[in-house]
Amino acid sequence: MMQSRTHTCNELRLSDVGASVKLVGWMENVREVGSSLAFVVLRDFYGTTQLVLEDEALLKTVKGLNKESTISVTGTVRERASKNPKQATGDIEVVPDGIEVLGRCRYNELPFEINRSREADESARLKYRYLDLRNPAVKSNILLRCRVVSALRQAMTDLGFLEITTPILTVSSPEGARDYLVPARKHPGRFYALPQAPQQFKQLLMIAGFDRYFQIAPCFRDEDARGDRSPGEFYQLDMEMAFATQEDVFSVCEQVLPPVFAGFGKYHTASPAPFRRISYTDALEIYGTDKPDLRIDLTATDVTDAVRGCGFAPFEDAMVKAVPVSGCSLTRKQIEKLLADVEVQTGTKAYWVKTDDSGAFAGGVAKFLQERRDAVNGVLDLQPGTLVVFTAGRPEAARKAAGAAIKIFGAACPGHMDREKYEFCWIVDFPMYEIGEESGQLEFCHNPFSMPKGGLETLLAAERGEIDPLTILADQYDLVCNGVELSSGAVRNHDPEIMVKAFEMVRLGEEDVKARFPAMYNAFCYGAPPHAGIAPGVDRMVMLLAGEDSIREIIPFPMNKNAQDVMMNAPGEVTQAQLDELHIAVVAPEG
RNA sequence: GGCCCAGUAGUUCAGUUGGUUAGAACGCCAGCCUGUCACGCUGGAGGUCGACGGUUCGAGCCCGUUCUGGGUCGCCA
Repeated sequence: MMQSRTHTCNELRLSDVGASVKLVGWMENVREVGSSLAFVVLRDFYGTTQLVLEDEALLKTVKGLNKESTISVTGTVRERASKNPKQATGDIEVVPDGIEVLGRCRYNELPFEINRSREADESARLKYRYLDLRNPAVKSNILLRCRVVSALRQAMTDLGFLEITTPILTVSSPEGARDYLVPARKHPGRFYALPQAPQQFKQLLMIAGFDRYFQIAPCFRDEDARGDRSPGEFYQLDMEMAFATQEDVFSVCEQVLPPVFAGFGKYHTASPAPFRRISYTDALEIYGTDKPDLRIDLTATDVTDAVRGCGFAPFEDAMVKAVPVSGCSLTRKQIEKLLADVEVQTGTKAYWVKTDDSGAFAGGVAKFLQERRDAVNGVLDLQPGTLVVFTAGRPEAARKAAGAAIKIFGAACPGHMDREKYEFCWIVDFPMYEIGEESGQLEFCHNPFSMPKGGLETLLAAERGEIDPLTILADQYDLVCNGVELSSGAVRNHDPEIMVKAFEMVRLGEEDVKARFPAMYNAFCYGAPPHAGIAPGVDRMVMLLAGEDSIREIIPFPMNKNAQDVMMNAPGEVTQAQLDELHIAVVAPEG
């Protein structure tokens, strides 16, 4: 019978010299030095320990094994003749008296070298993810994820939140992203759907009287992937609070997140509570985006009036935004390159001038703006040696390009970005409605569950034509960190009358609300508490903490961009019998 | 679905204007090496240059189509 190991591969120290031990792990490397001496690196989850082989028979055993085989070793701890300060166990080595092969690695060549797997082709890494994860550098992100999730759970529990699981098989929601559907065997032609978020369930929990709910909730959305968005499934720290306001939700996040970010993040500094609050409108005007990176100190200013009639064609009949970059030492060539990046990212051209020692404009579009110097300076108060980046076009385009310029020049110009920290902010006061691009008519801007600011009165005023519906704000907020949107949240609309009215604004009515959200609507009619919540993305938080650019680096078993699991071969084919049972007829795709 | 980039040895890559037998590093195999730790030294094996078609006397290289992967936009209440 196999005895348990006595130590892990990261445990033995000088004080253990002389001890009889048993270690288990993977044979990471074998270094033969001469015909009768070899060093073996034994690796387990915890670390590595060196074995030294001087015995003819054991040497033969090891030489007959491929690397990455698992072995069990009994032996004696010995002080090393030549120590390795780079290794935690580098002062000692184990002299084995017995080696048992536990799991032979059948291949002498692996798809990639374990310790360099991060350099390997991603498809190979995903197909052999269990080998990729043996790499401590890959494994460490998963470990980080475990610790972060554990800390979040603890913090939420400490604040009196109950973790309650909600159904994975539920009903398709008519709003939002594309659903994953699951055919219902007992109900031909009907489908379950995987939840895009536990939104309705958590609101129903509030109505049921669970005061504070949270869940590390799996969410499923059938939308295309991005670098920071895994296809198919992801996790949210979903939370909801009854009899609560926006301030209560902010307070919880401001208590829970900074310690986790400072404690587990690559950067050890997180902005303390309270986080800065920026209105949606201000964010777009000042930062050119609704997810500003506050580590960058650059801002955009409207100079439309100051440059009007300057004779530069792209500035005519356009909104013009200016982003001053003080103390800028970039060369003309570097500036042009970064401006090209702005255009690539946004499709909008950007322009520049620089102020020389006398404060005069030089370079770029200076000749058009020289006469507008006083007007521009009146708005911007430019110091000598300042680069000014201009973007122009329709308001959305000019703002968006200015936002791109802020990020690009902020990252490129030393002194304008302090990378080594986590800067949180709240984006507040989102509009409730917008004019849909396709429909050309009033639509919900984000989600229909948010409470409009001012409640029923505001909606009635809009209905009477006293206010523009586009000016109605929602009690809705985003949490942003370092330019990454971590979450949306809202004070929910818990009043069936207001909900019906809100839907009437977009040409829907009571019947539509009842049809789309029957459980919610019914529940609201039985005495609902005002409630509010938020759901920060766990994957994105871990990504920020790990300093990774790809979300796949912090997911144990990620799918590829095309929503395939190349290791498990999902999505896979099923048998005709399975399809028959589910009442599904597969029609061959056209062509 | 649009656009951009990539695809050459097990892995990561180089490959000049289209021109002899497609190279390097790591890994692998064999031999040597008694204190290595990214061990070292010597030698060796290993290639449908993603696929198909075209241009050409001749294609890894040029052209077309296509497949695969990554990025990005659309999309993500």
